[in-house]
Amino acid sequence: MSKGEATRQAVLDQAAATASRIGLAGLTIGTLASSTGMSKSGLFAHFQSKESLQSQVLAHAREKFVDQVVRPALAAPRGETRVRALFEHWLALSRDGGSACLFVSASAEYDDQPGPIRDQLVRDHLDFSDSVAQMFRTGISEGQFRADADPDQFAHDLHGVMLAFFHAYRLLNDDTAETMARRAFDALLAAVRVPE
Amino acid sequence: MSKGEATRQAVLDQAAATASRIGLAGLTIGTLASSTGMSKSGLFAHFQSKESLQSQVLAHAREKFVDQVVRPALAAPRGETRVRALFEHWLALSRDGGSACLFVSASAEYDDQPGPIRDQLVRDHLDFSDSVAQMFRTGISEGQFRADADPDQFAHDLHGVMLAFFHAYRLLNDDTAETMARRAFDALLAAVRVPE
DNA sequence: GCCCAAACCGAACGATCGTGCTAGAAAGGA
DNA sequence: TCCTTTCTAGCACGATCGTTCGGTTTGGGC
Repeated sequence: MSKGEATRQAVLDQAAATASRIGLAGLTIGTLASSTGMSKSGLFAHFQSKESLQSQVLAHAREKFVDQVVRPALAAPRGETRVRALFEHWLALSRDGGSACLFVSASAEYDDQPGPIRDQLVRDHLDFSDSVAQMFRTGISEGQFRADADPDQFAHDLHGVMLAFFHAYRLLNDDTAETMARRAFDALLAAVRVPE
Repeated sequence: MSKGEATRQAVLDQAAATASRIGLAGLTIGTLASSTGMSKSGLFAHFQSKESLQSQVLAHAREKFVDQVVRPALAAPRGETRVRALFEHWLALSRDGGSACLFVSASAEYDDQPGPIRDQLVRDHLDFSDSVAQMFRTGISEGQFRADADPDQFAHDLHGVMLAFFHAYRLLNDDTAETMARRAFDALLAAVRVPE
C-alpha cells in the first residue's frame, strides 16, 4: 500500500470515528486535520471535496460493517443459528460505537436531504436488508422458519429491534438495553419458528 | 399574546420544520432569519444563544407531540383501544414530517454529545416512555393484556417499530412501510394479549 | 546520488458562522 | 398625543467554514 493510500485510510478511520459521534454532516476538514496531525490542505488533497470525503467515509464504514457483521454471520450454519449470529455481531458492533452507529445517525441526518450521500445510504441499506431477508429464506428452506413468514418483514422488524437498542443504549445509557433487545429478538424468532 | 411572543412562536415553528429536515444541529441563525424574513440580530434577540434556541425548539416540538399524539390517545377508551390510538396518531404525525421526525433525528445526533440538549432529549423520552408503559398497565388491569407482560419492554418494542417505520418511510421512501409497521404492531399486540 | 513524481504544508480567498452594540421603528397604555 | 416599553435592523467583530494555489519536503526507481 502506497503512503498516500495509507494516510487516506488513517484519515477515513479517524473520520468514521468522529462522524459516529457528531454525525456525518458535522465532519469538518479543520478538526479532522488537527485530529490526524495534518494540515487542512494536505488532508484535503486526498479528497476532492467534502462531499467526496463523506461518501468515502460511508464506503469505509460499509466495508467494516460487512467484515464484522455480515461475513461472520454467513460463516455460521444456515438457519436460525446464522440469523442469531448476525444479531449478536450486529449488537456487538453497535455496543462499542463501531460503524453501525454511523449508519444509524447518517440515515437520520440525510433522510430528507436528496443527493449522492442519501442515495448511497439507501443503496447500502437495501443491500443489507436483502442479505438479511436471504438469510431468513434459507432458514425457511431448512424447515426452521414458517413458510408463510415474510422475509422482508423479518428484516424490517429486526432493524427496528436494533434501532430501539441503539437508542436505549447510546442515548439513554439504559443498561437493560441489551436484555430488552434480546427479548425482542427472541419474540421475533418465536413468532416465525415452525410450530412443533 | 404580545407581538414578541407571536414572532417567537413563528420562528420556533419555522425552526422546528427546518430542523426536522436538516437536523437540530444544522440549524443556523442566518438561514433561519432569511427564511422568516427577519434580520439575524432581530431574530437572535429573542433567544439568548443558539443552544437556547435549540432547546426551545425541542420544547416546542415536545408540546406539539403531546398535543397530537399523547393527548388524543388518553382520550380513547382504556386498554388496547388506547394503545392502538397512540400508535395511529404517532404514525400519522410521523407521516407528514411533524415533530416526531425531530426527536428521531435529534436523538441520533446528540446520543454522543453530552450537554443540556442531550439531557432534555433523555428526559423527554423517559417521560413519553413512561406514558406508554402506563397505558399498557391500564390494559393489564383491564384484563386485556397478560399480567406477566413487561410494560417497559412493550414501550421499548413499540418505539422500535416506530423507528423502523420512520427509516423505511423517510429514507427509503418505501410505500410498504406503513403496512409493515402495522403488521409489526399487530404482532406485538398478539404476543401480549391474554389467551382466550 | 539524482530526479521526478507523489505527498504535504502555509497562506490566503470569500463566505458564513454565532454574537454583541447602538440607534431607530413600532406598539401600547396614559 | 405623548411617553415608555418592546421590538427590530444595521453594522461590525473574530472565528471557522470549504477550497485554491504555489512552494517545499519526501520517497522510490534509475
